[in-house]
Amino acid sequence: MQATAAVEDRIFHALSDPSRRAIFESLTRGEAAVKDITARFKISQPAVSQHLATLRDAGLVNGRREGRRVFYSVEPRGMEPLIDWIAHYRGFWTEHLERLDQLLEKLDT
Amino acid sequence: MQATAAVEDRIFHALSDPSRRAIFESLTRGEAAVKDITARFKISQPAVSQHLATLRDAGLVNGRREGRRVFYSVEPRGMEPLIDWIAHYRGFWTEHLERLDQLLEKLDT
DNA sequence: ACGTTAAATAAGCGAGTACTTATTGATTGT
DNA sequence: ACAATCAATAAGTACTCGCTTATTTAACGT
Repeated sequence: MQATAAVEDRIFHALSDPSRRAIFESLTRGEAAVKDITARFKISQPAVSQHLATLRDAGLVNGRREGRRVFYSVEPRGMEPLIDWIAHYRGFWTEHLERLDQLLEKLDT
Repeated sequence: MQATAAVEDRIFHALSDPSRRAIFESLTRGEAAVKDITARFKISQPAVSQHLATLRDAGLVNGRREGRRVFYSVEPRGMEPLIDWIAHYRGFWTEHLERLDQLLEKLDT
């Protein structure tokens, strides 16, 4: 129905694959080159590159070229649309206040 | 590699489809029977039932039979694993404090 | 009991996904 | 220039997904 997929579509889809989510999670521990990321998992280098491309298209990571290596890192603003989406239903959640409090505790300090 | 998919897998996957997310969003406005949900969208009743099954398997909605109708509603605790997953990388987000504050504002009042 | 309505299930189809191996592109060191 | 290293792209394949129509199961009203 729409030519371009919504941002939420890409984010949810990107994070729905275990390998891809594992790659993303490993990047939260610090930026890394494709070579190093590949070494951490049992999939081939092209597979890693493809996952990184998907994550990048979803706005979750950035690529920075340094010589022949490309370092990928988490884009801090990347998950904003996801948080926004959850927050958009704050109306619903506030109707279940007892739950909301618990949820907020987890994101709060 | 694992026989049973992780909860996060199912949640992210369930929400990655626009139709399915639309169905879920419509349920945040209140419980509804399959028939009524079907009327809201341009897809067939079996398609709706299949989406609901996916959402239910992800723990996002509940089905309650009443006569020959089945009413579906949002499971308030359903998104907890998703919040947990985000919170799990609070360590990363707190290293980007300027961002975290903004994110929290959206979930806060 | 009968026909009707509501929902789930079955089967099948086209499109998309996640991988692989092979190749190409880009940068480096000698 | 040349060989080596790192990453992206190409092409192919098995599997999954989201939809459809057809059928089945369940509960109703008369």
